[in-house]
Amino acid sequence: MEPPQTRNKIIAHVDLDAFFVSVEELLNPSLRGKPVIVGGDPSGRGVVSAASYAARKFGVHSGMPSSQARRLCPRAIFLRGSHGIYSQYSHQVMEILGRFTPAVEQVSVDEAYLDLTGCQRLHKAGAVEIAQKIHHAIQAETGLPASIGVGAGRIVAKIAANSAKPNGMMVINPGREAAFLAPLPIGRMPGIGPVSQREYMKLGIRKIGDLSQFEPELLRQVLGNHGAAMARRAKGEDEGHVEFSAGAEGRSGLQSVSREVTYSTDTGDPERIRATVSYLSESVGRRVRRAGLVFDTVTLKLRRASFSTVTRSRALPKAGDDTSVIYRTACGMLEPLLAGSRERVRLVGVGVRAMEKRPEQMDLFLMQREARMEALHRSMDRARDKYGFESALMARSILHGRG
DNA sequence: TCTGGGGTCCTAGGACCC
DNA sequence: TCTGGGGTCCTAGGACCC
Repeated sequence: MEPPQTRNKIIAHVDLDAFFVSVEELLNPSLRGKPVIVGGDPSGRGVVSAASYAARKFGVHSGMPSSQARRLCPRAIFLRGSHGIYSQYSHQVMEILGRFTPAVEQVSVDEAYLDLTGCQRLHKAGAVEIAQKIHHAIQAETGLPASIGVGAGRIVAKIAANSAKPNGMMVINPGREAAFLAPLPIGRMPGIGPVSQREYMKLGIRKIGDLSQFEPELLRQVLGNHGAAMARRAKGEDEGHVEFSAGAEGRSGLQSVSREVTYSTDTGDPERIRATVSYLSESVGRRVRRAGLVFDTVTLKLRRASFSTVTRSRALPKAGDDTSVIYRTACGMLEPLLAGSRERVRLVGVGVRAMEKRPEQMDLFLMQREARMEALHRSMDRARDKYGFESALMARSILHGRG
């Protein structure tokens, strides 16, 4: 019943501590030890992307509105962030991880899973020593603090890494998974957020150990498949599968591409909203073409002043990668929404879905008919590669930037 | 005093088809 | 002339993650 290879997997989870802030401290050492917050403008509508541990002492955490963070910690140093530089450091760390095992699965800029099973022989060291070497290499070569968790599965490794923060390491020996997890509050389980946490609380489930007492099938009846999966995780039964990452561009298992913007103040101007849709359509189209993909569904998203959010999506008769299709489809969905409500608009988003590799030769008829538009968009893409995205915009997008 | 932006996955109802 | 029923696609919304 039990898959034989699951038993003695060794999975490591590597997580960079307060990543954006740590990079800023490398660039400017005088920031060390101070309350530093990387994120949006505290006098605008931004949120916190990363907070130093000194700032966290004031209750600041990522995702919090920057304005609130400033009230909690008025002396905090707010930085907008240098995302290009973060990417460089991220690549450097991933390159280091790749020297220890080819089985590296990058899950975000600052996190990766490693499958260390069978690496002991290669490195003539135990899993613990290998993890220590990784920790040391990251510190020595980049100066960045990282935390590492090691265990028989992904979940255990991830929670162990979180428990080891900051700049620590925790190893959960085989067979000790359930005992390690049991005393932790259920909110520590990846996949259980604030909403489902309340559902579990109603059932008297407060700790991961409480969750592990439930038969997965019983929990399925009450909380669906998600509940059953969480119950299995709580018992420490967890697939130790690590997916190999492709190159730096990531594997193209990309499911969707989207862009959205929040206005600095809500707008009721339909012309401005249409211009934003045009701008976002161009940006999405460009990224799709750059990735060599096609889409078959377009989605429009509006968030109103009251923060209520609506989405509309439309399947296309044929997959493609044309910006004007995104724009026309999105506008077709926009108009009824604008007509149906007088409430001002806070956010506009445009996205596409169901990505596949662009076929070698697209349908001939389609190509002839749309060749001109495509050629136009591709030459605009080239201009943008040279001079930046804003350098080439359709006239209808220009208004987006105004006011 | 409010609540970013980029994603993933899941659910659920209705249409449509066999 | 009653209420089958399963599979798949489409659409809307929501939870969650970093």
